[in-house]
Amino acid sequence: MVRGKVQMKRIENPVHRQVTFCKRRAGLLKKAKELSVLCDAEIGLLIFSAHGKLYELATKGYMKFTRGPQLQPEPTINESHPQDAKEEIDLLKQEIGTLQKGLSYLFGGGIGTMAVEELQVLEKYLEMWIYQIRSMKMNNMLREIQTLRDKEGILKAANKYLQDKVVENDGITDFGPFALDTYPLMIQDELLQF
Amino acid sequence: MVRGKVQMKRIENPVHRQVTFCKRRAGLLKKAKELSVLCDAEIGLLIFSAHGKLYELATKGYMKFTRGPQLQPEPTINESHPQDAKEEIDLLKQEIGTLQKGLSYLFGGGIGTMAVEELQVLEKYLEMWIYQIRSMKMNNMLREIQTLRDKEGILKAANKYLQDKVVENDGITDFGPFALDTYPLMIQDELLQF
DNA sequence: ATCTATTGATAAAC
DNA sequence: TGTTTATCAATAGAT
Repeated sequence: MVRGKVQMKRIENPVHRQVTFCKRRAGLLKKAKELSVLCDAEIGLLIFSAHGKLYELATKGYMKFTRGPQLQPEPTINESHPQDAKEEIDLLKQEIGTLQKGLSYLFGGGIGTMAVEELQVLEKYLEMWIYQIRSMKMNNMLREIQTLRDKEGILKAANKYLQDKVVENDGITDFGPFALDTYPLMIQDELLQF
Repeated sequence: MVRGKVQMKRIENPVHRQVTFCKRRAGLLKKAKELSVLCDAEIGLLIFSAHGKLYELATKGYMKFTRGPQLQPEPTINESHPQDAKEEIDLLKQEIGTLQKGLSYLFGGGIGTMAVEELQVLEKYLEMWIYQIRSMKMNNMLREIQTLRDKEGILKAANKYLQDKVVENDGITDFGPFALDTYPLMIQDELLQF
């Protein structure tokens, strides 16, 4: 980008490539951090060098493995009562961040210094952890979907009833071609099939 | 950065914040892509907006570990049917099974004989794979929720309109205590607050 | 979404 | 790597 526009293809010179990698990696991580701060976004960024080394950024909310796993008791389904979708989404965001960070650490950073026994323990925790988070999320989202479907059913029934009522009161038994002009908000079934 | 240095803290004005988010998100994704191309790096980038929407970049290759579901330009809304949730669950269970199998192998058997480089590769595969599954599921479910909410809004509006219409036609301007018996399917707002 | 004045990022050289 | 510098790129603010 400087002193003769940079071509957007792999830099062939290995030295140049390495130098550019360092600089741009730093720049990218910086910009990611800025975005998260300025705009209140959650960001997970993983960069693997060509040689397989991992550089990462994960904004807040992740599990510290430090010395062995400490699986904090996840809220049970009963305890987690998402009041609304926003809360639900925040919760999911946090969970995703946590999972992402934990995995990165687990497989990336810590693996070299962990004994097989520790890894066995981690495996167990990880499976449990994924299962819990996943099923909690599934349950919550399925519940919300079901709730919305219930609402839909009730509203549809009410709508039909009221349509009939209007027709009856008007003494009209058949909607002509201009019925929609007369009752613009009356819902036709086709509209609900999206 | 421009016209009066930007402070590195959360932008309070929601409009400015949103605009900045869009611009910087695009910039960040672009730079991530550039880094991967120029320097032959593998990158996974996940951005969650404050509202929970996911934007992501994952550089080639790692998406197709085994038969993993390719992260695709989404199924359209029409394709998200009630029974898809069940299908989703089955798919998810299947993925979990595969993941567990993979982890078991990774930690249980092969780890002693695997080079660090091999572990790095496995790490990459696994992370990309999990991201992919998760974001696909999130997108599908969030989309269904949004669709149902849209339906709800339309039905509510229609319902209100029709209620008014019935009242008008009946010459009733006020619902007495027995109104619900007369119009049992007329929806009261309270019922919609669950 | 489009337009610029600025700041920010960075390639090349050391 | 770290620093410098000449340029190009990103983007805040306005429209």
